[in-house]
Amino acid sequence: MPELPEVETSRRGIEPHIQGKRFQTIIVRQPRLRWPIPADLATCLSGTVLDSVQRRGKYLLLTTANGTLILHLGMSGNLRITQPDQALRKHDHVDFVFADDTVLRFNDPRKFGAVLWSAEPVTEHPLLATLGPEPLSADFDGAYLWQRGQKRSLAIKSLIMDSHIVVGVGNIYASEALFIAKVQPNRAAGEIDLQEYQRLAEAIKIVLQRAIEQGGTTLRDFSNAEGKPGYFKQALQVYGRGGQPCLMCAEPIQQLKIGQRASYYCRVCQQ
DNA sequence: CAACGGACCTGCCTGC
DNA sequence: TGCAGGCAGGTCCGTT
Repeated sequence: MPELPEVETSRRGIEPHIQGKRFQTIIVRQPRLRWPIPADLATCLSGTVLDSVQRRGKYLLLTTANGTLILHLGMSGNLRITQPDQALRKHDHVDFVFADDTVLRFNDPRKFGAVLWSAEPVTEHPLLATLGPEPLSADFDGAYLWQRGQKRSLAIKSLIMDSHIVVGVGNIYASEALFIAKVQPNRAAGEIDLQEYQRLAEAIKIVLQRAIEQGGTTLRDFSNAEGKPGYFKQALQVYGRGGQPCLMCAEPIQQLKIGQRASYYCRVCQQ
């Protein structure tokens, strides 16, 4: 479900409701997510004040004076702000209850998400330490991507979806960015020139920024902290449009598998 | 190293 | 209506 824009939408949605508030109770109904939820999580959190809600790639970082609560939404995770007396839905695995009875409720049907705790500086956590740069930062540009793509034979789409190269680019926005940059998704990363990498880096920034402005993409079940969908789906140019006419040239959009993932492109517009 | 396939898990859709 | 099969927004891990 969530790529960077959806995680950022969740971050912006929850932060105003919980920042500065004190964790009171943690209710874990299902500890078996991607990794087990730490058994002492309530001990780590209870009584501490939530300082900020930050984002690193697709990880949400809820910082406190004692350490950082790390949340990942996986493929199907969702966060919403609610109250303790609100009826539970299926797959409501964790409630973070604050002192004023505000509840941050974690729901994840497929259980690919994660709820973890880091007492050390969170940038040193094994899951975060080796991540690539933020795509919307100045650290990420065409020259960087070109350098990381040297002598790599894997498909360019797989390269930009590797979080150790650049974070936050998932299956939807990888196809979209490659269309905007006019680069075929299955070309070997090492055979793409600097100019094309510059177009691609710029396209990644543009598509992610626009998606954030639209509140993310809702395909079936993404919703923000208020339960509202995102509106970027209507702006998708190739993702999910196999067989339909290219919006630029009317050629049918091609669909193929790259690294087990559905990929979409226009064979005329993208070289 | 790099590349690849499998693994985790539930829900939804299609076709028989 | 039931059931099997395939697919889905992520990403780590083991094997080659």
